[in-house]
Amino acid sequence: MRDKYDFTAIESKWQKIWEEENAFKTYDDFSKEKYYVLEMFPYPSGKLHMGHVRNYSIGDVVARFKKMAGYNVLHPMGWDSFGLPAENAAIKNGIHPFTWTNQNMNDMREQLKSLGFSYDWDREVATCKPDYYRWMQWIFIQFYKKGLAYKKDNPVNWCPDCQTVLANEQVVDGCCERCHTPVTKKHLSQWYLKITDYADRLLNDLDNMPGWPEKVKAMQKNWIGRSEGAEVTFAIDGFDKDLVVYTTRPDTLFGVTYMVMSPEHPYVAELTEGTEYEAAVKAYVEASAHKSELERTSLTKEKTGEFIGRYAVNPVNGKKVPIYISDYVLMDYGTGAIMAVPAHDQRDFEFAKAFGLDIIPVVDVPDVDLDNLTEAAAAEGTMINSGDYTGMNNKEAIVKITADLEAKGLGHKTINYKLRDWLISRQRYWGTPIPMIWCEKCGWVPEDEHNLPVLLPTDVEFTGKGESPLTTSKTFRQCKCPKCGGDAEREIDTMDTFLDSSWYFLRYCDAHNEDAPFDPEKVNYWMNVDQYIGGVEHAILHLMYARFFQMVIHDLGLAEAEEPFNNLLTQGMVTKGYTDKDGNYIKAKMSKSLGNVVSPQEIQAKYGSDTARLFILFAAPPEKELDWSDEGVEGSYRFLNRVYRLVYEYINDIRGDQTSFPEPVVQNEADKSLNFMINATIKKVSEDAGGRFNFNTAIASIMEFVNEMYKYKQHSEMNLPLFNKAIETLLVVLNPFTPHITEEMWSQLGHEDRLYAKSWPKYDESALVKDEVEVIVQINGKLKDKLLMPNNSSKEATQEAAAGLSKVKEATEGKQIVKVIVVPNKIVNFVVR
RNA sequence: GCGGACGUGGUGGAAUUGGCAGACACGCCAGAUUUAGGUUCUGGUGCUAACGCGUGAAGGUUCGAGUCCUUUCGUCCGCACCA
Repeated sequence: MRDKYDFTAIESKWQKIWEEENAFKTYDDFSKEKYYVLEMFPYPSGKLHMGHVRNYSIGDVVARFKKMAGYNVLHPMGWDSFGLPAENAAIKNGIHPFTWTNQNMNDMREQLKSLGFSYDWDREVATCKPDYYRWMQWIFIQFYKKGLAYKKDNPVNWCPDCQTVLANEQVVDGCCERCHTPVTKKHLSQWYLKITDYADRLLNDLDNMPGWPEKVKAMQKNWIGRSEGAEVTFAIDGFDKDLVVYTTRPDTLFGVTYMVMSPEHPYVAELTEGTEYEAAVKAYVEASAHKSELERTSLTKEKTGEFIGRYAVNPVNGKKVPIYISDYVLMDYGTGAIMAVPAHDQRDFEFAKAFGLDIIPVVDVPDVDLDNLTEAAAAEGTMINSGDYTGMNNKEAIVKITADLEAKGLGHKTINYKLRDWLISRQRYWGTPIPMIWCEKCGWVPEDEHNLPVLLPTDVEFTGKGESPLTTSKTFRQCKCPKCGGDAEREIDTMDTFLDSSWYFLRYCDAHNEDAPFDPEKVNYWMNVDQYIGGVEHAILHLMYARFFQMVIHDLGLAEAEEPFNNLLTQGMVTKGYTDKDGNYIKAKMSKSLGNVVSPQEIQAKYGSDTARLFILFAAPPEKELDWSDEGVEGSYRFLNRVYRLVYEYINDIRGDQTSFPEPVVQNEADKSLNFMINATIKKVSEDAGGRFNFNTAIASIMEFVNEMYKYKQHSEMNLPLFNKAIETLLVVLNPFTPHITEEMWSQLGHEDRLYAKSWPKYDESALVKDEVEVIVQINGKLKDKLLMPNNSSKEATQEAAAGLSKVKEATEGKQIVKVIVVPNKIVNFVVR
């Protein structure tokens, strides 16, 4: 054994041994209790960053700990390997996306192995490989057959830079989430998945998911955006069709002073055709169509609109009110038209002010001057100016008015969601081909399931412009209709890559199945994922799509589980402070543009993987932000050196050739306190690493243990069997965090077995019972003195001993003791006056 | 505006059930080792000269509050013209 901690040699040695020994291969042993720990698989960009290291270090500790604790652990890794960067690299450098992606997967796999993560690489999946996307296509066809996939001509979000459509979830602040170009609307025929059919289930399940962070659940609830209200029918004066609006406030119907339709509303052209208003309305409609999402939703924007020359008839009082169009009304929510109540809705209030329209209050809101409104009074109150409803509480009025409308056939209760169906077509090459065929005679027909996969063609050109690159293939598009056998054409769009990642956790359960996406028996054994770990940036997109897929797969009878992830841990960002141009110290996410990036490779080269893992787990609790600190890394490295030296000196200077020891016997006070530490550390690490996932405090307790062992080592009469036990315990409990160094020292101690295969130690409760305990003595709740008492002394004895303390006598002298609180083994509190 | 989280030393953070606030680490200070620097080891380190005071602020419940309740201020994150 070398006297210096040579992490480079140690780490490569053990990584090789683990590989040779198939240390982390997982078997489908249904008789054992399972534990499925999953980290979000990466996009193979080619390089790991600190965020990855943190994500996977957390997962690895959990996996190694649960394995030692006796579970059959599934801990897989794979690649979310379809996506734009590969295609962009192809356009730029002329490399085929697969070549580029494959190289990156190889590079990153090596980096993951160099960090000592305990993955079962035999279950690796890559979404870009035909053996995976074949089943992606199969699943898509099942969706189609169930009526959950459809093609529709719709205005869609279009990114002019990426030259592709985007799902609503991929539009951030009106811009493309990837390239930040303002998104425009375009009419295109596109494939959708009917996620809206599952809106209620996606929402309701959230209330029964205690293992998920509140924040993520709140974000999903918000996104689904359930709203209860009513549809109300207004007649349009001199027009044969009615104007239906959605409102959450039917109680304010008597306050309607005008109506607003979205510029895209289908009636607009018809209602204005041939009238003096036609030209102005047309101009407004065109102007809104050309505006980007960003311009239309800008907060600071003044309300704009046009009167269309028509009037609607209020169903509750027959009053005629003017109809406007304005882009503050969205076509794809509700009915695309609203009744405007400026007195009680802020947006309507602003519009009414801008256009000089009437403001009629119909709900008397407490503490609001209804005659001089400066903003809309949206709160609850008592109905006024509302015919028979006047005097009612407005919440009761909502129910009553809705019921009355329904009785007259002029309205009904309804529920609306913000959630839209999921647009999944992408005009790109590097994705799963949508396995659908267009036949002039039969319409859309799914590819015959026996012909899957529909392979991506290789004879394509990458220009980055216009339609999907698949159109440039000479062989891909032409095919036969699976139904009638006639000439037909394949769909040339590919799938959003978020589909690929919506079921990969199921494929891990049975990664090489060639007859099905997975064997339900295996899935039913391994699922649910017990612990899912990843970044909060996936709170909505990935985590909701995956839940949706799991529900559909359940409904298809392919799996028992309806929700995929029992527990979710969203790890915090890795930040690093930097000094800006004004000399301010700022913490920010590591990024190239800020120049505050620390690469895992440089840390591994300087300190080794064990130090990198230890620091990242020790510096902060996993869900909190972690600020990178070079001094902190030094500290972790120092600790591992301390451990190394402790064991080295033990082997060389203390233990000699002796390698087997009898069961230790505790002989004196020093032994007793070391034995206490051995057991207290096992207990603490078991609870913190196994249950709470507070790795920082688990590591802190191991550090205390090491400090204690150094102290013990200093005194001359060492109890060798006991010290040996302490050393061995240290290596076992430290192993999940820093697997290489501990494995090396374990074998240096002369052991033939491996720590990775060892059982987690049990602690001896009796060793944690002390003979004497420290009791806090307080006067009026303030600490005055401490008292050493035999363990489990009676209340009376404790109080008596406390009362005898000179500090207590002084403090109570001449005062009346009103009350004494005694909690045995803990505290005595004298209440004096 | 709506929703979520948080506020503790110079710093990262402990305090799991209402019971010694500041574990562990970083940094800093002193000493030992060393030719010296570094490494390593030992000790100290919330504030205060001290009585005491201290968990963003104010109030409350309690024998006792970082922890529970009320009010308030501040920070971070997500959503937002969704009728």
